[in-house]
Amino acid sequence: MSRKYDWRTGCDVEATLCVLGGRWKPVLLFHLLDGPKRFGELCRLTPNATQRMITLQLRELEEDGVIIRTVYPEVPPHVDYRLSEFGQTLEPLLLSMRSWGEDFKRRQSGLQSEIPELSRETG
Amino acid sequence: MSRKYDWRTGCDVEATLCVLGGRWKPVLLFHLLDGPKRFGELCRLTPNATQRMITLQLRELEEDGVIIRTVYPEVPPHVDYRLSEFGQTLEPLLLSMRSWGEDFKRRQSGLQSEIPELSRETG
DNA sequence: CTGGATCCCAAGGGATACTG
DNA sequence: CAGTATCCCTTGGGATCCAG
Repeated sequence: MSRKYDWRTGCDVEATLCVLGGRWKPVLLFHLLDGPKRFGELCRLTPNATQRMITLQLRELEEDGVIIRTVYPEVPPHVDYRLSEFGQTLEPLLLSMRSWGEDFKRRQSGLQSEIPELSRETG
Repeated sequence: MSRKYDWRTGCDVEATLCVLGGRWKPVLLFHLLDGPKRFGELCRLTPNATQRMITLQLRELEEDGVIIRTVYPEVPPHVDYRLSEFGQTLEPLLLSMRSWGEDFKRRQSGLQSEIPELSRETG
């Protein structure tokens, strides 16, 4: 459980943030929606996060029972992460986040071409 | 725009976190779903956050065009916050967060009564 | 009533190097 | 491959006081 939020006294949204309220948690969980992923895959899928942060966030998600970490006793090491049954209940929420993000990106791209001051930043 | 996430290079979920990725942002926005609220109301509705944090988060949401701050030139001061048209597109997502939080709270309460080690914490 | 200003500590989080 | 460990800077965020 994230120690930052109190699901007892807060509103329902705050309760959700107990679990989802980490820097990279929604992103990692989203990537796990389409099946188990290895550590390296998650790193490649989340290039803006450092390896260290990915590790830490995965640990917390595991503690909270949202994901399951499986170690295969092989050489070289093989570990994968998958959503627990509990974690899968987050799917509608995560898809909703993706959906809004899609629209948001379109909006931002639109704004960029409309506002010279912003698009000039790249030129 | 929150400087912590990069909506350009990140996945769609990460784009959403550009806007929603603040400590209290989802909670504040959720409370604004049922109409404009004054500063004091938001403070009372979000007792786990300090006045300072509420101010800061509201400022960022305003910068991002998600909410609109209206100052009524009265004495004593009267300010209210409401969702912009853009901000209202977050409604499904916020409702989804509330819904999941409800279930989560029920689950936690259930676990507490089932696991002596946890419920003993309050005794 | 609605904040702003300041102080200050804890936590977040990046870079890098190392390891079974 | 899948992490740990360490260093160190930045940000978050609480407490408190001040103000129009």
